[in-house]
Amino acid sequence: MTEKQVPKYRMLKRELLASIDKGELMPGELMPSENELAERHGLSRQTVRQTFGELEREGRLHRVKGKGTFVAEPPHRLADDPQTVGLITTYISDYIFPSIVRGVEAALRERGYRLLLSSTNNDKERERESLNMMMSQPLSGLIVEPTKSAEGNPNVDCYLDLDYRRIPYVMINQRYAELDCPCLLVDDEAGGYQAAEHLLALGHRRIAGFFKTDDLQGTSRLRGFLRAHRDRGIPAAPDLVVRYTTEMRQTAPYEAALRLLGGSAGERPSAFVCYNDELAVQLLAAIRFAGASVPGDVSVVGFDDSPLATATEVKLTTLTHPKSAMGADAAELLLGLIARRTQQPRGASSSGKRYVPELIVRESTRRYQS
Amino acid sequence: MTEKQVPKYRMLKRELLASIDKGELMPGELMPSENELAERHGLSRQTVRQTFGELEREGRLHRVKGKGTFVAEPPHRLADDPQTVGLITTYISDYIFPSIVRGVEAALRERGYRLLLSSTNNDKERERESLNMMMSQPLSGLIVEPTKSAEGNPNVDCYLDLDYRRIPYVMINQRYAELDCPCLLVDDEAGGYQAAEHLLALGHRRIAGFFKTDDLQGTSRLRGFLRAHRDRGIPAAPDLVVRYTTEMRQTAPYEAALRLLGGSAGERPSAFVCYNDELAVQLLAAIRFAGASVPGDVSVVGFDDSPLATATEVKLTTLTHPKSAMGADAAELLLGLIARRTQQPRGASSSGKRYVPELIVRESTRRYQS
DNA sequence: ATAAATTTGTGCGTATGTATC
DNA sequence: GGATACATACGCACAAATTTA
Repeated sequence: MTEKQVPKYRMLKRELLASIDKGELMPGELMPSENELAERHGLSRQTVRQTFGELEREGRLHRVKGKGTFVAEPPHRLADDPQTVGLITTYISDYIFPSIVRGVEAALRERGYRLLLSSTNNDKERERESLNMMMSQPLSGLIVEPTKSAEGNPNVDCYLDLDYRRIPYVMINQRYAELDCPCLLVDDEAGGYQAAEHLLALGHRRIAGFFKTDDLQGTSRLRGFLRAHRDRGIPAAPDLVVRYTTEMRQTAPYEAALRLLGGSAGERPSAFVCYNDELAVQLLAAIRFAGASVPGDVSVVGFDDSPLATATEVKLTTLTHPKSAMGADAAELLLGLIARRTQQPRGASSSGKRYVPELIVRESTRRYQS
Repeated sequence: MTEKQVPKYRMLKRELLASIDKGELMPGELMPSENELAERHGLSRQTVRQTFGELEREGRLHRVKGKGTFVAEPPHRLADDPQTVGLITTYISDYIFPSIVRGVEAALRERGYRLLLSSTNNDKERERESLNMMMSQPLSGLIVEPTKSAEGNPNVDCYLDLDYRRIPYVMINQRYAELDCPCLLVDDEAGGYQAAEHLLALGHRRIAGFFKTDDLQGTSRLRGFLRAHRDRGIPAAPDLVVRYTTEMRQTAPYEAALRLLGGSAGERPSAFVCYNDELAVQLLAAIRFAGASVPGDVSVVGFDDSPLATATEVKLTTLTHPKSAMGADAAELLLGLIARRTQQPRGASSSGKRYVPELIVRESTRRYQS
């Protein structure tokens, strides 16, 4: 009179779940076929199917037509409730940043994380807004490209708050000096060094350098540029080093280039090292406007191997930037920190990664001809 | 011989969901009984049960033994809205997409909304993943660039679910034919028309057209291109129309261009209309390789006024694309829908926006000289 | 209050389609 | 091609809950 409370398909379900929990059925293992289970338990195949159906809905089984039914892998905890990672960059649409974003997005998706994106337009106020917006809801981690890293960091309190809340974050391209967090960056000094050395080896002696010095990338590249000169015993002429800031970037370097090219034959530089490819393309136009040719009269080296480098008539000699690989690495590193967050009491962390740029020689540089 | 792709119980499911969505079946209402539905549709009761089973799992129906089956109440959204908006595009890092993303991000930030970003890489499976990931947590609205819109939409159920949950969404660039949602797009046919007309007005008579025809933009641009010829009474030579697909885009158009340029003087085209700027840049290289010059021997028109258009030696004549403005408009439109969401009982919606591209004449086109 | 009718839940049998090996 | 496995589809019978006469 009583035992009919529990339907047969529920009984079978209980039994199978018990088998899985006891380890008799291991994840990934092939289950007995529907017909076999039906016969063994004295049930019809339809009843077994009903059991399998429920177990599949609950994520315990995985059915493949033509192959069979398998015990599901134990869920990557939290995988069914996607977590969110924030990314804050200076720009979104320009230059190499789209590639970085893509790398981050691809790596996050692969691991089931969602991407919250925000940009600062190189404005520290907006960096603060972005940080607050990101943290207004639960966040698993954060990837940040610092804004004007050479000019100090008024938003330290936000980052300290992240530490306090045990939300891991990593920085890319550069790191705020005040913060000790993992960072992925390009060895910019080595890059500046290689650029100058390449030109010096080609016989160039008067090499102009154009560097944006409101971020650490620019100052590092300049440092490498100067060190290469020093190592060769060739002094870098102070009038050939042009420093500028983000705000001046549309006009100042262009005008400086025209001024330099308008000088007397002895003063005129025979090569330009540019802060990045974007500037290099600008200066190509300046050189053409001045009636000179690349690389005939002036050799040009860019930075970052951006899409611009090969879109121009004269394809640019430049230095590589990992771009999407850096984005993917940053995401991987961050996910690692998130996974270890609970255990590790802090410290022993950091590290990160330093990429050594490679010189790509294209058409914009050639041996100096007097 | 094809219609057997969709099982009967799925067909019924789709039909019932449509009825619910159209308001024919109101929440809380009693559904027809299993037997009645079976008889009415010429199905067995078991098949109807399978449909009901899925719908119950998905929370759309509620079954009570002995009483009947009811339409479930829509979940109570609102309340703690996170103010997050999702954006799903085909690509992130290429071409004009970074600008679109930037436009969306800027508009959202201004209104205090956060941006969840995901890309599909032109893969419908990944579109589905992205949709699920986005909807795994509360979402205010969604902006979608359809993936291969010309090839049908296997993810309709996801979008219907959005409707059901009263989450507004808008589409950009294209719209899935099955869905009646607001959409922002460029009048591509007008663009193709303008491109051809510009060249015809310059005296060109043999104009080659290169169009990617696996998406709606390409076919529309081609249509406009042909219509311009027809309106002028100048037939477009079939051998001058080159069609290609995404997969062939790295080689086929380049080789076709070389082949055309290698023809006899009478056959050789004097102008190229290109599907977009990316292709135009490729063909610039082909033209240079063939020993011809732009615009001296061949005029070239691109599309979308991408950054590539002005990065080249010969700056491209091209047609505008709103890019970041479209992104911003999409965000604004969506935020408007979000604000009105509660009141409007559905319908009276849609609209959207259609942008008419403008021709920008730069250096890559000139009057035909025999 | 009881019986009948209705509706969903459980269980089984059969047949055919389709993917995989 | 054949064998095997799951997917779809239809059929029937009875149980349990609810409503109605």
